[in-house]
Amino acid sequence: MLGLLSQIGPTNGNALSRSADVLIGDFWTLTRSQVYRELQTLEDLGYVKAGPAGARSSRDFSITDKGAAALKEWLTAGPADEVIRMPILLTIRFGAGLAPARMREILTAFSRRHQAKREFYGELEADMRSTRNDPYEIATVRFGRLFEAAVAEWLLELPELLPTVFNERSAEE
Amino acid sequence: MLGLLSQIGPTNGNALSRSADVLIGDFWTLTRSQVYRELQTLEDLGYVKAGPAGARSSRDFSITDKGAAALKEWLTAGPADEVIRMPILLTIRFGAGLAPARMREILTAFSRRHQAKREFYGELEADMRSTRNDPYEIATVRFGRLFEAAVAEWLLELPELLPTVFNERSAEE
DNA sequence: AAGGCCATGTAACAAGTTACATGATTAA
DNA sequence: TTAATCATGTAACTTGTTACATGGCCTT
Repeated sequence: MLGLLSQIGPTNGNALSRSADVLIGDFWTLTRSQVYRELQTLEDLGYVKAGPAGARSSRDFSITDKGAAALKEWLTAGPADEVIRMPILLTIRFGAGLAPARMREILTAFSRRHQAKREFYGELEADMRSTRNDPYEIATVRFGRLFEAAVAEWLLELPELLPTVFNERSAEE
Repeated sequence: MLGLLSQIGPTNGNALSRSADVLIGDFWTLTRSQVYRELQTLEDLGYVKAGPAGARSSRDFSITDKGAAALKEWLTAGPADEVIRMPILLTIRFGAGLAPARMREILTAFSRRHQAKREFYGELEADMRSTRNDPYEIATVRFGRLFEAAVAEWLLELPELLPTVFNERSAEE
């Protein structure tokens, strides 16, 4: 949130939440409620300060010098470990008993969704490379693209590994 | 947890937690405390039942028929969305102001850690393919390997994108 | 200017983490 | 047989999610 505030300037909780979705949502989720709670905490710490209350008691927050210093310190300390949760791998890992047809449906839906994401990232990166040129931003989008490419490759190799699922003969009739 | 219990049989909370680490830890984390709380919930629902209390009031839980049915239903319903949190992408996204030398250190550490993981998955999968042959298990490990390959590729392309970080000239002297 | 819709914020709940307590086991 | 260590469980706290309340804005 400090990073976002430093890049987009004074914003209220709701707008900050939407920015987070757009700018870092693919590798760091944040709900609206969290944003408000955390803004309160950051204000108490003196890392952000709010302007006057506007409509619906909405206030625009901006980062303070102290907040900028804290952000830099946090970044300098280095990243925490990744959190990867792939529920579909649980489906696979424990899904030997599922009807093959159902398993195929699940995998097809998964595949479609990620195919779309992959195209999205591909286009976004191409777009960024031609127009804007913040390489730090491009780097994050590229990670998304490569991640989706890995998912696609995995899906491509699956039928060879799970013939009983993909073999039509074994489908429910 | 129901999936684990159905595969490994009666276990106490601690052992179940360790099994989770080993068997699904790479794509689904679960702390020991969560395991205990959830076992309680599952017991209340009648999805698991406990044997007699042993040492340190430890009890071995096993899955019930009702639990097995609930598991199958859950699996059939299809997987939830993925959760991906890559703190290093925040470091990149907001780290333009970091000292290049520090950024390189961070990336190097990151790279080393993932290189090790990649080798681990590669060996594990090869091992599994030759000895055991639960294809569902192999599929999950393979995902790990492909994910790490994507990370590696990303790292390989980074210097081209962020020359100011990797160019020796711009390092602190 | 009244009704419906959206923007903004809040509160209650659920999931996840950290730190601690305590009873067994092992080794000297 | 005592001290140290480990296994097991619990409690307190933090983070994340869901559902709700309410006030401003737009449309008619």
